[in-house]
Amino acid sequence: MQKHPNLRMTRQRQVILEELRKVNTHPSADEVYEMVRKRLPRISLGTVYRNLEILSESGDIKKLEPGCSLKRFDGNPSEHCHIRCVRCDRIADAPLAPDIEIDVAGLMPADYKIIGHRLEFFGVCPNCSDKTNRDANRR
Amino acid sequence: MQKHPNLRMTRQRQVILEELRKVNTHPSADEVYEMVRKRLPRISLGTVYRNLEILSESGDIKKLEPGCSLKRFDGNPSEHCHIRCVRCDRIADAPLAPDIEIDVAGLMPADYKIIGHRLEFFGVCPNCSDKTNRDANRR
DNA sequence: TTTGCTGCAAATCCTTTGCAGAGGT
DNA sequence: ACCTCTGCAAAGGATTTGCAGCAAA
Repeated sequence: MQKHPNLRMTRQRQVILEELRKVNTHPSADEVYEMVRKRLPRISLGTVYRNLEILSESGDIKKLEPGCSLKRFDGNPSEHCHIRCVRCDRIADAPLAPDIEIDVAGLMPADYKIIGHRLEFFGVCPNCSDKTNRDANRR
Repeated sequence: MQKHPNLRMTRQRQVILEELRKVNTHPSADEVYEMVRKRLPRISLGTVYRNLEILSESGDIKKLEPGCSLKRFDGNPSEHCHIRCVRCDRIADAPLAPDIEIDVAGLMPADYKIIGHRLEFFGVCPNCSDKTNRDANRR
């Protein structure tokens, strides 16, 4: 019942996966494109998008769909939470995978099938905090 | 320190707010546009976008930024969770505002200022479930 | 050899923006 | 009268898609 029954491990797909596993920065499609381009200068952005989609459907990576802005991708497909910086929209791993095993089934709207939930934290990253401080001192 | 110090309650802004408060469907900007157009046929989509932005900044409505897809708007600005249908992307209210007063401060990455968190549920809405059942029976 | 994949470029979708005139306050 | 807001239309950014040739299996 897979969408892509006969996947091929092309050089492009391989490199995208490798580069994504190297970092913990949760890059956007465009950032992945820039990373991969250093090794495969002729790769196209369209190919990057297609492969990120395929790799996330196969479970090798995870597509993050943070509140707002653009999608980001995580080379670590295991279950964990994220923190999004409200200033720069970058994403960091949250060092906990809280088991909010909330017993919500009965509380949800009738006949709504609950599949899961997602807990996202937001805040200000160290980098953006610094910027604020610098700006404040300047006045 | 408001972004919009001298707001005016124009007819367009008024109607957008009224229509949004009538429903609990969390419409997208385009859906709001269709709703409002019945009363103000000459309103433009740009005006709808601008007012949704302004109204959410003033706290009269809430901008939802669900994982994936387009933004949606909630006429009820009080704190509550949502359920998103993974098939049609529509959003319903979750009848609980879980107080996950998780004591996470110490667990988060050092020097990351945590502002808050967001809990989103996802599942399949009644409407899409029905569709699946109908399709299954057809075979 | 088969057929999934690629690069390219155009298209699409959602949202934002510049502008000159209209309309709240 | 002031100055924010509007309608219009064009621009913008992110992502998807059609196509003809390429390359995994």
